[in-house]
Amino acid sequence: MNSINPLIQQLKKYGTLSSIAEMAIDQKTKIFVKKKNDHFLKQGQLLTSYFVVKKGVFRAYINRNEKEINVWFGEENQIFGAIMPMYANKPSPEYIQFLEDSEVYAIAVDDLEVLYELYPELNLIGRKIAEELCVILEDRITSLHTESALERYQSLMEQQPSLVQRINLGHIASFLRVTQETLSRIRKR
Amino acid sequence: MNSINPLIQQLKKYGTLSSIAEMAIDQKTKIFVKKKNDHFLKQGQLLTSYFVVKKGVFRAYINRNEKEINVWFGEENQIFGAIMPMYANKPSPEYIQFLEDSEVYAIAVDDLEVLYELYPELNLIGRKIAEELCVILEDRITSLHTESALERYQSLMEQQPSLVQRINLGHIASFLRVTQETLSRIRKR
DNA sequence: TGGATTTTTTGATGTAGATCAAAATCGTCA
DNA sequence: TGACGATTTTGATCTACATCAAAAAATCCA
Repeated sequence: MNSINPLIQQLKKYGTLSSIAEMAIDQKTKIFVKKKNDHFLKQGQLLTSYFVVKKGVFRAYINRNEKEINVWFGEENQIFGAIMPMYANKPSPEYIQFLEDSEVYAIAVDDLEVLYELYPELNLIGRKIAEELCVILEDRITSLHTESALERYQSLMEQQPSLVQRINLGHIASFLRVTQETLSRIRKR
Repeated sequence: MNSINPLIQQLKKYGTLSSIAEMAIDQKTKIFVKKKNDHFLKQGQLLTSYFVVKKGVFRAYINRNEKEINVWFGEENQIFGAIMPMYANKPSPEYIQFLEDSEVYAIAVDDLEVLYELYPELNLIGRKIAEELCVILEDRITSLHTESALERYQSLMEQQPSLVQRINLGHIASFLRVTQETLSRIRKR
């Protein structure tokens, strides 16, 4: 089977899927078309667990004392997991907003639960995705922990240069934990 | 089967294990007895992937411009994964040092790989452990991202009060990303 | 038990980056 | 095209926390 479902394509990077599983996942995949500035995950709305952006960019942010803090950004051809919503004791305080017109392929939490039970092979893929995410998060922690504002900006430029092109300074600044003003000054050396 | 292997006891919190799998894991479990200040994971030494401390506390730290930065702490009855070493492209720059005399139950990376293949049921457990870790790491990022030094200290006291008793101020300070001096001043209100 | 090492506290000063305010630039669309 | 709103830049000041230095307290162990 040769699906054009980009979510399945991403999943298959982590392990093999039987064609029955692939079909089942494909059936549960929902497509969303979003305009610039639209939200995806708002409290009370559909909670997705895995999703892939076929076209577009987004930011994930939280609210903290009246302010929005960008937690991460996402682009095409990456798989994202909204893992937090899966833990009942910790309702997701994370919002997702698209920064360009976007097209998203997603599976809902409840559907994923069922898929894990029906096709246990999926657990290997899920494990690898989560492990990979852990590595990214640990990096992020190290960066916030040990680097200066300038160094954090440089790290981002190295690791995800395309984001710096597509996303405005204010959002990047919030992600890096600096103010717009400071980032602006950093930028011109 | 009613194993007294604390590593297996922790694994079973996340899902069921057949008794064959349980026996196989038990056979691969290695026990280490460590003195205060001993290291566990030093570059070049045995890389473990999952481990449980039966008795003791430890810190995981990295080296960054001549300084040691504490990345996390661990106590009894928690399962830990050294996930980073599993990714070839990112050799673990993380060291583990025991801060009290400790007893550790661990499985080596290579053995775990084999176990995952032989007993695919383990993948579900591995997935849940990694997902749980993601939640913890995200929390950590949020804390570093949004909280002041005082707030970070308060969060730690809430979430892991026992650590604050067992671990000296210098190590706690490094974990919280403040200097000893600042933490000392914070402590007395 | 007492001296040495380690850990914590206290004090004086320095600085990266925040905050506040306003000007300059860019982008959009009537 | 021109004008309004959004984004970025510039400038002046403020502050949380770092750094450096040294004293005080706690811990270790011969």
